[in-house]
Amino acid sequence: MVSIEQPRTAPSWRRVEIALIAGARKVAAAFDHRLAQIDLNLNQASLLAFVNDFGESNQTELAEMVGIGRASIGSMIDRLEARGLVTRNPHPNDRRVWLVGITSEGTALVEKFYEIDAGFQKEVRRDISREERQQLASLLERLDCNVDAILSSPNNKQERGGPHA
Amino acid sequence: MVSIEQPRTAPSWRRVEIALIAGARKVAAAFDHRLAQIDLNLNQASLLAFVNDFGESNQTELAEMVGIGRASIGSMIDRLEARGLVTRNPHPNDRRVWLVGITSEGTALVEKFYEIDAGFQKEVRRDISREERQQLASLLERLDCNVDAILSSPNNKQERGGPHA
DNA sequence: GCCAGATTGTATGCCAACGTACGGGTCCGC
DNA sequence: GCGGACCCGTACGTTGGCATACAATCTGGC
Repeated sequence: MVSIEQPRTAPSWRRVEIALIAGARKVAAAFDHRLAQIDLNLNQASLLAFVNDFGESNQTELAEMVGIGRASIGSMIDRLEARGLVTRNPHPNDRRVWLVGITSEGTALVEKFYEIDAGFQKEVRRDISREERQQLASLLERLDCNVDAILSSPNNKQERGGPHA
Repeated sequence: MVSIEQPRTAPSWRRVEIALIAGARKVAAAFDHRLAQIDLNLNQASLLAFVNDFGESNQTELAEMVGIGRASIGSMIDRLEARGLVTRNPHPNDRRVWLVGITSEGTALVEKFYEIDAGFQKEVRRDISREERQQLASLLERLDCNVDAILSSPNNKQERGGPHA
């Protein structure tokens, strides 16, 4: 999909934005591929690592962190809980809230995750310098900003201005 | 090598790879947001544009091109066909194959797609120079190569070198 | 106190992808 | 020709996301 190696697929609309989307999907797929050995996907691993590093959090926080909706995070936590990796503890002052904490098994898995992650990082960064990564990060930041403007604008074709930059 | 920038305190999910994935997902979402006005998503628009530019293609080709499976492309084409945007024509020499072609309505929609796309491009590229986009493309190319190596390697943790060079 | 409004997590239904299995069809070695 | 290997598109069940609607709960104005 990221076409450069595939001359056949180079239509006019295949711009860098599309390559970015396809490339990122592939990075995610590769990550998931490696994570499969600990029966986790990237979102699950991110959640686990977050809870491991920052302690108990409520589900809404976790949903924002992982970047999926509250409903989805709920069923995701269901699965992790069923596997004994996290626990749901009641919030002392707010009976609506579950504080999601990690178990010792969860922590053990996070350790493995870090190992896998380190190897993944090494491989994926081959031939990519630190400087380039920093440039990429900077670019992504601006991209994110522009995209936010688009997402919060009406999808009517003539709308240009949006809220602001 | 140097893990200076990544002490254990910087959790994996804050790395640039993760930002890339999240950023790209958002770009795709924004694209879809804009495309909603013509009731298309990015994959559908890609397919339509491809058929428009390159003429009739069989479904397997289209699946590879869009980057989804053959089963998925089938139901996708079902929907586009039901909307009268594409047609399935029998292959003259191979009765297994459908040649997916575009209708005049489909072509009209592709025109709108190009319009929307141009506007999208303009907005998303704000504050991002052409040079940066080229660097990004180059980086993505190498990333894609590295990722391919990962995807084609076994996911067993001990595998470091990959199959071979 | 107490009711209106906001917020948390859950239930439900929808959607679009996946992987697998399969039937129909083609092609190649014999 | 013919039989088996292979290829194309489809059917099926699963997954994991979404959006919506909802009950329970908290909060703040009065």
